[in-house]
Amino acid sequence: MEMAKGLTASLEDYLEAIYHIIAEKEAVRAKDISRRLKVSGASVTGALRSLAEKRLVNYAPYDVITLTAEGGRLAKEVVRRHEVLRDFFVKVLAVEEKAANEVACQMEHIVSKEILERFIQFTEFVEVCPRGGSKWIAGFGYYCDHTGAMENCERCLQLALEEARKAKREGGHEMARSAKLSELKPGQRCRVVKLSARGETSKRLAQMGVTPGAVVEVERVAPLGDPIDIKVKGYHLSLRKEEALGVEAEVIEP
Amino acid sequence: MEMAKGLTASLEDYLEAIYHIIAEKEAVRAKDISRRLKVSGASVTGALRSLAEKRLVNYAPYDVITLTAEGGRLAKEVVRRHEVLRDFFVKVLAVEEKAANEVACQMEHIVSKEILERFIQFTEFVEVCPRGGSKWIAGFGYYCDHTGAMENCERCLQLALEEARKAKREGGHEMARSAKLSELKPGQRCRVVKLSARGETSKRLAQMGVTPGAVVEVERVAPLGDPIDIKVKGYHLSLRKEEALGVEAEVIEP
DNA sequence: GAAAGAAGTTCGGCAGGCCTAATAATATAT
DNA sequence: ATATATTATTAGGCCTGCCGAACTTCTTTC
Repeated sequence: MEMAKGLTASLEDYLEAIYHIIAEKEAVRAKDISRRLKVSGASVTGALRSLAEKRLVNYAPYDVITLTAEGGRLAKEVVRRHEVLRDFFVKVLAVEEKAANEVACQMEHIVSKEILERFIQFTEFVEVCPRGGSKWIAGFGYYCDHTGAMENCERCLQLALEEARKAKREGGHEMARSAKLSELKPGQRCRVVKLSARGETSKRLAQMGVTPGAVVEVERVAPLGDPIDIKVKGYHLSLRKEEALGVEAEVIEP
Repeated sequence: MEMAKGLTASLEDYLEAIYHIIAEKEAVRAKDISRRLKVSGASVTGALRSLAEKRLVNYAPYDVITLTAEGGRLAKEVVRRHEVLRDFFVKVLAVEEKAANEVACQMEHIVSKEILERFIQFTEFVEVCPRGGSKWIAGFGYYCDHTGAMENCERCLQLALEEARKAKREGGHEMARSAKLSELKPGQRCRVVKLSARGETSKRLAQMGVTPGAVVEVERVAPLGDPIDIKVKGYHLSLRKEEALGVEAEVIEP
């Protein structure tokens, strides 16, 4: 009667917790999980057995706990959902981190692939669209704090207007400055314009979501610029420099 | 051990279903509930007993089912949460109705008061802010369909810019035309400017959320303009004409 | 007004998830 | 090396929420 897909919300939480503990310390002990999820040790044992049965964790009584390949994949997916939702709440709805995490932790079990996609696109759109952008979000924050304060909308519009004009002056159309992905700095965001890599690499990039039009955020760049950590569509990826070289992008100014 | 507040997600669903069935037909039979929620009759009986114990429904075996005052209040609150979330998904994230309802039905049990508030404010803000508005949302729809299509952003901005200028020309500042709430037509939205009603009425209005700054949508106006159905902060209200007369508002153009 | 049919109820069962208390294994200290 | 503390595991229970099957109570229909 084992259904192949479809973990329960609770098991997803355990998987997620294990993933995070692994990221923080070497070994995962049941105690860590029970502390993190605020459940008794007995419950952890039970969940672990369930997960082991589904071949998502390597588990033997009194032994260290690790994720199987499949388990790691699933855990990463859950974490991704969590982060996408949390980002939406924090960046778009201006909810404080703690509350955002709480609600994301519940929602991560119920949003469908399609709707998650929408959240990603929307958060992206709001941050990237010239009519949106960080100033607009700040406006929303203001709107929330001062019930329905729209008085300074005039000023806000004026600013957006001036910015748009300026952008126009600088180049005829609002073309952002173009660059290789490998030249960007942490924190910068860009839109992929073209993949100029060869077959194998470009295929791998495309599979990961790095396609023309996609918004990419650079998270970390190692000292010599070799592994470059980026975030695309909620996925954290690590690119080799030669891969990043093959990605033409245009910088999105904040 | 009875905890006064905090219904389970499942019981909220039953309450919601009963509320909707009451709105549709005269009597509520267990059968209707089981059909609507896709559960067996036995489950309905169980839930009904639970709800009766909590004094939320009037229930006696083989008898008709009704909501108590408290039950009605709670049911309305659940429905409100559902509608607020569904509206957000439909109006802002451009999710199709069916999928929006499904996710709203899950989320309604997990979003906190504060975050629900945010969803309301955000949906409002997006629809009302001169930098947002329906055209901007349409832009998001376009963005979703054509992965990351920002090419026509220039045109979009141009339009917003012109509109802003036009608004400026017509009156020095972007003051919308002012009116009494009672003069609006169904579908129109407005922002409350001032309550000029006397003590008792204004107090009731304020309690319901009709306060300066609030966005009000007119839903229905009865033939002689007497009960006027409006929506404020997700609440459906019915106002007497004399109450609506005491509300000064400025129309928000779509 | 009796019989058929529909609707509602009770009963026992099952799965998920959590708990406490008791027990077993491992790690640490003397 | 034994005693102690920590950590895991088992065992047994509780609660929610669902189900099917059997039984009861309406409601209709003839």
